[in-house]
Amino acid sequence: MLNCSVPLDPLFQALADPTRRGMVARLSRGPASVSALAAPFAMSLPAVVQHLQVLESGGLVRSEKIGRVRTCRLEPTALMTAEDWISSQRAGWDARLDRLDGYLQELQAKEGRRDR
Amino acid sequence: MLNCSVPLDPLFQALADPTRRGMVARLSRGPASVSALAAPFAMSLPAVVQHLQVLESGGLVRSEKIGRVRTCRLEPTALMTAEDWISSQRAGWDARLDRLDGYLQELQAKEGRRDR
DNA sequence: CTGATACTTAAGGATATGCTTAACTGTTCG
DNA sequence: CGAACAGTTAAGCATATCCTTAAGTATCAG
Repeated sequence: MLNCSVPLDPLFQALADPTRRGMVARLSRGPASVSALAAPFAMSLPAVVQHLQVLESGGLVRSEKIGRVRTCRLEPTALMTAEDWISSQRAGWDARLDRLDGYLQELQAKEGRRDR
Repeated sequence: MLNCSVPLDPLFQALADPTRRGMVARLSRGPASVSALAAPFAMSLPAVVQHLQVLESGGLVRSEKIGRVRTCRLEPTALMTAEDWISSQRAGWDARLDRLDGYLQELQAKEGRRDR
């Protein structure tokens, strides 16, 4: 397995808040300024900027200031890192199910032979 | 979009800790008792149980006590809920990239005609 | 230059999180 | 019964999180 470029702790931490997930959803449809990101939320601007910092430290968002406006954009590789971890867990679970399934079929085969 | 049966906040919150992700990884290879889950970690048992409660409130783990031993197992639907949210965000991003790609190709086509 | 815009910084407060130790309950085994 | 085992409950503490208000700074428009 490849070592994660983005640590998972701050990544999942960043996703564990509805405001921040809302910002991710907004940014998945294209870049936005800080005030554009803030608009949908009934919250002070500093609070929004703090959420943004959490998103950046989770590697989910990158931002760049030009003139007086900071433009934020999604970093999809971070999203993929999270997705990969989850699907690798599910993969282990699926493999276990397959083995269980194989075992049950084996049992049933013996059962069938005995019944004959 | 279907309404999530498991709320995302406590789900991602549960995943935002290395101990808890370790427990999920362990449980993805089959059920385990509380003390079996605790074994790999240099931490008191109550701390492990508290992590377990966070995992249960995130819907990731279900547990059942028989005699004096509590057996914990993974709830893979929760993992899928998280995976689905992430991939739907990525889907939006991909769509946006496709539109951008189309636009760039259109530009290049005009460029080609002008160069001729 | 002046005022409006777009953030930014700093300080503080309420609540949540992650851990600890100590004491307790219920279960199994010799 | 009595001791070991598996887990639970309660209290407390340090730090982190999420928000606020107040007061900055830097940029652009007229």
